[in-house]
Amino acid sequence: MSRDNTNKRNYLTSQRQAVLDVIREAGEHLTAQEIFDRVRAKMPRLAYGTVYNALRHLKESGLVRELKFGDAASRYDAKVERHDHVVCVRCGAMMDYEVSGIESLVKEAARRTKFTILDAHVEFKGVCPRCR
Amino acid sequence: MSRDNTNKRNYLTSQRQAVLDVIREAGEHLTAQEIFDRVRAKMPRLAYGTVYNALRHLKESGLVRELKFGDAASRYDAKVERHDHVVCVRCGAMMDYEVSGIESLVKEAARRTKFTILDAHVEFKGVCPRCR
DNA sequence: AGTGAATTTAGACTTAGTATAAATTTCATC
DNA sequence: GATGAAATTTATACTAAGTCTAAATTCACT
Repeated sequence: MSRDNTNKRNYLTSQRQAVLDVIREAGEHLTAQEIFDRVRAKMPRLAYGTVYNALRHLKESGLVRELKFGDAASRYDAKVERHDHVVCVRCGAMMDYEVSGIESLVKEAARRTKFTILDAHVEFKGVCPRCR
Repeated sequence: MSRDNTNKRNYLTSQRQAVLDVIREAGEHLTAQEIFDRVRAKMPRLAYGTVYNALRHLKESGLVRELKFGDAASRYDAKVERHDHVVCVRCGAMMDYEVSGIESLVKEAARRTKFTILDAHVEFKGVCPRCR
């Protein structure tokens, strides 16, 4: 019996597809370790490095977005449109959020700093209703 | 000859003071490693862990602020008031910045998410004038 | 079937940061 | 001044996230 002969060379290998599926199916933002564990449940030979390879590829293809927060490992998100986050400092819960009027903030920052602004991210820290 | 007998127990030991001095004198946001190197130049027996201990203490005392950015190690800032940052994706240069009207963004986030918002940080990514 | 390019695998390695036990320092009291 | 408790520093071992590399595998194409 030959190995699952899904496509290579088209750059969306079975491993990368599996990583993408896991991220899309997750209701939360997973870490690389969590992704590794879940994909590995279906592909026991999966190497740890392959997950990072897949994540880099998927990021470059614009299929996932990497979220970097305070203390912990990067998390990965299938929602690729620009958006912001609210994080609970007690329990760590994280909520997607979108500030209104980001465009004017970006324009003002560009004008005042002379940078070409490519992206903006707002992170609110606070206490969620359940922890309060 | 006894060792430099600066104060302990008042919680601002000579090591912590040295760490704070280095952060205040730096024109940039230093990593723990950079702080360690600079303080160690004056205190050769300084232990790596002591820098982290000092940084934690100084954070808790509100004397320094920890900045966590994308890829790299935490950086430490003697400017403790809330402020934002603009980062160059090419050379890594980082500029302090302050968005206008953060208060209304915070209020809106509190209203819409039901979180008690304690802090907000805006990070712009872009290309600095020199890299462009 | 054979070749070349990209990918996966397995595992070593790097870096940032934490944990711990022993030694040191200080404060407070005698 | 000597003593003892509490906190800190030192030195070092350890953990966790992520990168690197060499060999094996897979695939596209002839």
